Amino acid sequence: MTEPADPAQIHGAIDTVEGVLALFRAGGGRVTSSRRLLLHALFDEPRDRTAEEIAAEIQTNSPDVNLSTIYRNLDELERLGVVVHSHLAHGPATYHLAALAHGHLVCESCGTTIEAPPDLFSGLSRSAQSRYGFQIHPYHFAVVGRCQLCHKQSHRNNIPH
Amino acid sequence: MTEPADPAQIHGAIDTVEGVLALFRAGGGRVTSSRRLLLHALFDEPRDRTAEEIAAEIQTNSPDVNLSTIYRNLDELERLGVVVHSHLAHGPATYHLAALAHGHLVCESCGTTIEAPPDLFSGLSRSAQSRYGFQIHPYHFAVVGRCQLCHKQSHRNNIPH
DNA sequence: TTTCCTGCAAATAATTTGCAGAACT
DNA sequence: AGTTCTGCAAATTATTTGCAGGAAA
Repeated sequence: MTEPADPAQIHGAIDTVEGVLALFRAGGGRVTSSRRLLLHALFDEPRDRTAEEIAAEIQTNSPDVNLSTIYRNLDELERLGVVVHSHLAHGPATYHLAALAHGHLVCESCGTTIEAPPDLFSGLSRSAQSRYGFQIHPYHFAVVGRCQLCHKQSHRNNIPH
Repeated sequence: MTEPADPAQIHGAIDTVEGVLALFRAGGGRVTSSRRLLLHALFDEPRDRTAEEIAAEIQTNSPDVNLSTIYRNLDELERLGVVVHSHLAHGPATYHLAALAHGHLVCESCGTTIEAPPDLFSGLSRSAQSRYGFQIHPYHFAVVGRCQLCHKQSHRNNIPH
């Protein structure tokens, strides 16, 4: 289970728990209860969560599932194209289903996160492509800045930048 | 030395070692040899470097300057508006003079970093502003993606995304 | 001579890894 | 039976912090 896999070529849908489990099996992997639990957690609550938050939820019912198992399986799911993770400002990464990928605008003053639809990045995407041949993945790292409220406040108090 | 400072209001230029040292003094801080050494390192070699790289350079001549002092003074310089730091893909943050701030496109396959001029982000900047009132700082986190070469290779080998 | 700054060691946070046993197929 | 997975503890990486002594003003 370490070769890159192309989901499109392997029988098994990426949008249901059983479909993803089939993907694991198809790649020589095994269907285990921690994998099933993790997938249920991801599909049941599709918002961005840290590995720790996902682990905590699973552990309320299944306390023996270890955080390192969560990390290992999230990595595996990312390789399979089922989940993606994002780095918001400082602090831990957040994970969510790849189908729900979106950009993030994070205020560096108050920490508020705005979830941005993919089209917000289409201009940047085109410029990076045409100028550098670079294909951006606007979901992986947050775009940091100041939200409206904090921007106004910093002006009022003469705080630079 | 913990209140926010507005460089525009304090006498002392931000673009020379002595000017910045004057800024420290003006804020009630002290001019120390580690601060002078750090500023020389930053002005002499204005490319992006990690705290560790900067420390290593300083330590070739002054082995007693500690890494934690470098971190503390880089933070202080950032508060003064003299340096900024960026998070490239994974790994440590890099620091450079604020006057030379620029965006980064980092290839997640090969790690290559493209330094992007501010105008690459002007479209995104406008959209984020008009849609959300959000003022982006495109320098703090890298924009991740695939460079031209890796993008082609991944297509050739059918590696997803 | 008082406050600030520094070196050193230890703490922290997030994640990764080694290993021996347990669980899939 | 033979791999693959898992739990647990320990390692790692990047950075921060506490503290007591040393240096600037």
